[in-house]
Amino acid sequence: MSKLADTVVARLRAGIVDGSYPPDTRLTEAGLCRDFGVSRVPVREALRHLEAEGFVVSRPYAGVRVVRFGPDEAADLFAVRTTLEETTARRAATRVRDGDLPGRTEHLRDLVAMGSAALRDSPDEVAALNTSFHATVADLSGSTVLVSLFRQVAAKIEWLYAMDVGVRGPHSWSEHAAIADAVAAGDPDLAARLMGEHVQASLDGYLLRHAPS
Amino acid sequence: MSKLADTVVARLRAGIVDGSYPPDTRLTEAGLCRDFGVSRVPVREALRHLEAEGFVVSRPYAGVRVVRFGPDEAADLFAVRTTLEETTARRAATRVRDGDLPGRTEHLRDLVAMGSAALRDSPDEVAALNTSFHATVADLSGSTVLVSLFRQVAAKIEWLYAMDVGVRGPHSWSEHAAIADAVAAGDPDLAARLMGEHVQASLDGYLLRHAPS
DNA sequence: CGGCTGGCGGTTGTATACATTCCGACCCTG
DNA sequence: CAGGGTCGGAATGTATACAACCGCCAGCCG
Repeated sequence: MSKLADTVVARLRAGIVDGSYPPDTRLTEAGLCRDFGVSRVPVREALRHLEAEGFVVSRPYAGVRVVRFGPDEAADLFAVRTTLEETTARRAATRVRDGDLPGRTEHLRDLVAMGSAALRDSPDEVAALNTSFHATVADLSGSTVLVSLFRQVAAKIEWLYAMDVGVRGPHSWSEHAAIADAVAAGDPDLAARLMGEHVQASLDGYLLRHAPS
Repeated sequence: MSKLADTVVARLRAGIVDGSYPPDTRLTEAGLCRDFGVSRVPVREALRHLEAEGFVVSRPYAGVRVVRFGPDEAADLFAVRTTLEETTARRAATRVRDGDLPGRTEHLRDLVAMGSAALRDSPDEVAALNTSFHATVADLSGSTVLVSLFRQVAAKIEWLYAMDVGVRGPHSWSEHAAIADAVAAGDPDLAARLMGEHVQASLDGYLLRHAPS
């Protein structure tokens, strides 16, 4: 929509995701105005946007707080992500099989290569590449609705990962490679199954780290 | 979030859905201020919210327009809705099977009864009851993420139906009854399959009406 | 000691002013 | 007459100021 409000959304979301604004933080409009050097109108619009995305909650006349994000919400999020991404992978592979996609699967393989390389060279870029990989699959599905729903889930997944420190098992990119192959080969069932297992593995890893019970 | 902006969101969305603001309508902030008797700030926040929901698009400095909504978008929407609702039905039935839900399936059967009755008595309430039925299944799934994603899709589905005049085949509520039975019986696979077929039938009906090709 | 009331901080709603950008009409030229 | 460029109005984006309202908390009174 507007220029400034969008940058405030991006910066504030980044601040929430990277921990500058931890969960339960009370966000005052005046404080954010100081933080970002803008006036209240863009801040208000940004807060409303982030509320729609589920990063903050706002009780009328009682301020805006960063939401808590515990294992329960994480499990819920991963469960939804599983069905969502199985669908993106299945539809992407279907479109490849039907020839609806001219050589657009190249990009996917490039991302896998870059991700594998980044595992050694620049570990801090791995998370972004991971996001790009999944976003690309969603894009290949050709469904704008799917893309927009996925974006919302992905933003929170990113948050989840940012709260952990040195996660992301290295095996992750071999799974990505297998998914890319299945999509490029136009095998919907295989792509969906691999994607489902991949997401499930991520969830298992997360729960393993955060389930002392 | 805020009181006033929320009412503006609700009223404006209702206006879009019921056709008071047809697709491609240019929405000027000043005009909406007059229409609703509020100042520009709540209007701006409402427009931003509706943009996030996908009801309007906004090019910077070029105004806000109600989005077009054709058969392509409808097919896309229904496809996503299918996977989403298969998941809600499956999870709801799973929770029933595992005993996580004390007698909350009563409500579902009540809705089916009310819907069947409304088919004869008050046809204009059928759409709302249909929405309630699907929202209740989503609620029974126990996933807040799923509920929030479903809400977004449901709002647009409602819009779709509002643009048609006398649709909704009467068989719809017998399908609802079957779904309610499957959920209440705790049969995840059956519930998911029935829900998928139900949504597919809706899509087929829609395409039949809007596909002259 | 407990309930109530007052003030205060903060949010929300509104109004106004100004900068920026876009759209469309008009005019000029070939 | 056709095409393109330019200018002006209009709408958006932003900032600031101010009034009204709510929730929290401390202090007071019973």
